[in-house]
Amino acid sequence: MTDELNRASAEPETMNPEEAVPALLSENHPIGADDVTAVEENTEWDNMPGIVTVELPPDWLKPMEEDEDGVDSVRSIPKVKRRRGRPPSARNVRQGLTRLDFKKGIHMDRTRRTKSARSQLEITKHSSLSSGTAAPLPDPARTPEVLPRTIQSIIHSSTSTPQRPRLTPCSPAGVSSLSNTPNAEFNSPPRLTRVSPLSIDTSRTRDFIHSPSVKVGNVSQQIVSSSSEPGKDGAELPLRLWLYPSLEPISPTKTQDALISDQTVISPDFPETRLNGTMALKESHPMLSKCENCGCPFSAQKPGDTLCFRCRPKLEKKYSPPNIVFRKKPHPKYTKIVNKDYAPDGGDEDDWAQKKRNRRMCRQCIACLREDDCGKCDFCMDKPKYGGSNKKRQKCRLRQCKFESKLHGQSANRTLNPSLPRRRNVKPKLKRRGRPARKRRFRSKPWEDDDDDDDDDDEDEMSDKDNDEEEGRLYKMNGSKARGRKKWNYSFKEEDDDMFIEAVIEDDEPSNIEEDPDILSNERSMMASNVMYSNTSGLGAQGLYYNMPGMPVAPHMLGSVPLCNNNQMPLGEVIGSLPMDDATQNGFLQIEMVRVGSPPSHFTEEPQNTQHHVSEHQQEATPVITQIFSLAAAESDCDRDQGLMELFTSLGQTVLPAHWVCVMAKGPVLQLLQCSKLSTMADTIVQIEKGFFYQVSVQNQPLLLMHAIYSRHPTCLETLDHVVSLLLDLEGLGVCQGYQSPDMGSPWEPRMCVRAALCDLLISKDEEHCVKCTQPVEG
DNA sequence: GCCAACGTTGGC
DNA sequence: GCCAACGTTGGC
Ligand SMILES: [Zn+2]
Ligand SMILES: [Zn+2]
Repeated sequence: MTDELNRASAEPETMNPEEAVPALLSENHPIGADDVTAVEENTEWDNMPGIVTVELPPDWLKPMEEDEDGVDSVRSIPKVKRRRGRPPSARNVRQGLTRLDFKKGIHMDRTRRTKSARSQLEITKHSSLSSGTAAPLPDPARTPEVLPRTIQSIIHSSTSTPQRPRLTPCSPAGVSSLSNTPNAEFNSPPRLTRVSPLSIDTSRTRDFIHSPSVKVGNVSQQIVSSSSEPGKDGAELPLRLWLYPSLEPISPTKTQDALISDQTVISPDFPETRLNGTMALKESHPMLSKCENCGCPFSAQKPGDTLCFRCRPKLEKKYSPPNIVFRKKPHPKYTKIVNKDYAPDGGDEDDWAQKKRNRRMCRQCIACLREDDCGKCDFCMDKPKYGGSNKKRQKCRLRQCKFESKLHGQSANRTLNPSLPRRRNVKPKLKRRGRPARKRRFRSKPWEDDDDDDDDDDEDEMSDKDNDEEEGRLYKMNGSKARGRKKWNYSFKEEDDDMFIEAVIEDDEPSNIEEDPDILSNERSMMASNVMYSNTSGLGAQGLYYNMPGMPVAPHMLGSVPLCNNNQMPLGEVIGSLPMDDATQNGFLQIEMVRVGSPPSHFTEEPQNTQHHVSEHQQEATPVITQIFSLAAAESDCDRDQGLMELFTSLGQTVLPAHWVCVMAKGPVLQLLQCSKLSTMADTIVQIEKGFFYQVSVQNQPLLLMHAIYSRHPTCLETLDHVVSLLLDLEGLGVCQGYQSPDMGSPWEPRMCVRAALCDLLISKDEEHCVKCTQPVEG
């Protein structure tokens, strides 16, 4: 220990990036022209975390426990400056931080060689390192093709890169020819198509719901994972999905299928790109080079590295399609997509050596930047310096890279967590090598929390009872695309109180998701959680959360979650949503996914309320998907409207009438949705467009302009009051139920209700039909 | 397939 | 030679 401390004090180097930069400047090697160039180019990225320029990095980049010039904070446990061992040395780290051009994904430095590299150098030349003669610096101009696009270019580009598949918004029409595209509905003059079955669409026929679905953007950032080891990867690597504001009007009458189909997800790229500088993902999202393939951050090891470790070898062999995994987690910090395939490519050995050493460290995340062992985790306790027996020989849990560590998803030994029940105080157990006899199965569950910072994992604590619980119902809903290539797999795991969902897109062959709008369609949605997990962690904005206040609830408990009026928690079903302030700040809107009705297992249950539509019971089982929307970088310029945005912002800061939610969608269009199924306005949308002109639609049917409600309100909803007033007015109305179609289809088909062509749609709550539908004139 | 145990090796 | 910790092995 003394030895340790001495060594520590004797080594001024540190991984602390803040120290690294000055150290760099003070070193002998001159800053070459390329360096200058790099710095200049980087200056415009000053606000971006992870971008390291000559200036000091932002505070958040510092390790949590700051060690200033070797003055360690007082800790109760042995503390040693960490720059030894397997991971890249402090020098490497420093250089990695300072010499890496994150913007371009290239190393700007004279690469410090590993031992093998050194030996190579010694064989050949030898002094290039020590002499300060830098290895040839990459000339950015010479390697444009390998440079990742800049963040901004990504932001402002709606096009896809050839290298990186991007999803484009799914058109509902593309999904189902039977469905109207809401856009068309909203943007075109009202079509008098009302003499039509209310539930004529196949989708509606089966899954008619009153609950709004939220259309999500496209996935553009996803970590492509190999499907070769789907089981093994567990949940190691982060899924990075950022959701965009919907580019489609949100239909309140979307079916479950449509819900899924609408879940095109866009990544606005790194959230850090938000111009306001607010870091949503401070600790979790290093701003490294961005993998051209999967988009995940990684540390380029050499100039020209545009692919992360996981993607590079694979890509060289064959393009690997995305494997997207959505996971609901008990305490979601983020979900992950895994691409685990990673093997020596047999190429540059030096390169491989570096990869091998660095592969478990991104060197940018909070864990990698952390210098101190926590001294409390199982791995720490295993260390001899903490009195352990050195059996595990792993890095402190808190220092396991958030992105690269293999150990994420593995159980943390919670022996030391006093909060856990039935904790054995005894440190295990001298046994023979290998896994002890104790039965442990829990860990392998994909819905398990894999965040190692979270000591609430249940698994080690699983008793027999727990295991029994674990054997709760497992619901699976698998769907295959017609093409059979991609499919969603939904898994429902019901454990006692909790139900989790896992949704997976599997894709077995190279393809661009955006080329397949069906990819997200045709599958029934699913999901439910009896427990709301609140997650407002810093990683919150990164993950894709499905938050569902599910449960077999009484109808009055049907959930809806106000998005913008967050402070109004309907029926205690708040979930993990960011406080509106945060959401606004972060540029993220988080809408929860709300399962309205009973869990999937109850799809066939009797309708609770038979006096409604035939498909009423299906409504009960219908989830309402809500999602996280990034407001940042989402809209192109043409989709921005200052006035609308201001209104949107103010709406977000206002308590709207119960269960109304506002969403900004492409157009731009500000949409107000009633999320509560219980509301008579459940299927009503108010769309406010540029100029604050608005339109009210019910079940995708625009109100006729002659509708009385238009006369009661200003032509333009320019202010908050106008909007609220309209919503309150709407809440006093009901939806015309239409009239029963005289001609029935097949006996097994639901009854069809139709509306008159000039149906008022919205009528007094006291009435069941509007005048036109009461005395329909069949045409 | 998981994961405790431990061989191994880069970095110092 | 020591330390840190990564990758592998083999019991379960
Ligand atoms: Zn620890
Ligand atoms: Zn990391």
